[in-house]
Amino acid sequence: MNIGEAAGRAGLSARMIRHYEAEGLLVPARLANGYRDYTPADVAVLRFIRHARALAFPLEDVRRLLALWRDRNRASADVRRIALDHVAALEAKAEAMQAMARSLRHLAAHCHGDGRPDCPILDELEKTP
Amino acid sequence: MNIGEAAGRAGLSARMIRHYEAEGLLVPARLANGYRDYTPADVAVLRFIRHARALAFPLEDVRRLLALWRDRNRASADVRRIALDHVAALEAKAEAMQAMARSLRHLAAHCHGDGRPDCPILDELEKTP
DNA sequence: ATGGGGCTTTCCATTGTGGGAAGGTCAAGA
DNA sequence: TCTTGACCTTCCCACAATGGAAAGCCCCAT
Repeated sequence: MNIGEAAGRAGLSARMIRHYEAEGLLVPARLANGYRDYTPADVAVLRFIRHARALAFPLEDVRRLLALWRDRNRASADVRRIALDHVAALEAKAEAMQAMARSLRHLAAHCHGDGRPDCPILDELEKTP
Repeated sequence: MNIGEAAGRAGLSARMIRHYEAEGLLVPARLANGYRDYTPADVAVLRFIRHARALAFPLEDVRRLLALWRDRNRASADVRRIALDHVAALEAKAEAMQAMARSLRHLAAHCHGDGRPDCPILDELEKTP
């Protein structure tokens, strides 16, 4: 099947499928006319990529997960380590963002929020240190 | 003062100061030899930018906050709106990331994590829908 | 056989930061 | 005075992941 149909079945854009190919994740066969030719197994790989990206695995992680997926003798410990490292990264970023949100919410709570120019948020941003 | 000293005082890299200038946030005076020339007031602006970036305000927001900061007659409501919109964006992203982390942690909890190939994480990623 | 739509590739943009090259400038020391 | 080293300048490239657009080939239906 061509890239349009594969995209439809996998739930990805043709654009991104080409990008993943450029990144070496899935290189499909080519027809005589140069068109990419996807098998149902290829579509399964594309779906795997989509699911992994939906969990925000970076493409580098997706590459490693795909390798493990294709390896029937993989150790589940390897998969688990990749996943838990990613979880730790996600939680660290989320916590950092929530800390920023808390600070700002605190500042905003003390801001009149009316027509007066007085504003603790700007006061904080202009602090000397 | 030249860009190196301004960078040291503001806690930014000379590189980023040039970038902020290219983005139109702060355009310093120039000496006859072409060197940028920063005043103490410029350094205060740079610090403002650094504080705003530390709270992850996008440069576009920083631009608007700077405009309000410079405007002695600003309404604090304007500042507050920018801040609270940003807080909402931060919290939405943080929540999305934590939801992903929760899913993955749940899957990992059911993964043996030993030498066996069996792995619910990969099972989830290969699901058909 | 012609038109429209899908396919191909290649380049550019995003956001914020950093690396590096190639060249000008300045200050200090021999 | 000349050299040396540290600074400054601009311009290009990289990252990650996605989208957009151009220019040209291919195929099917009319």
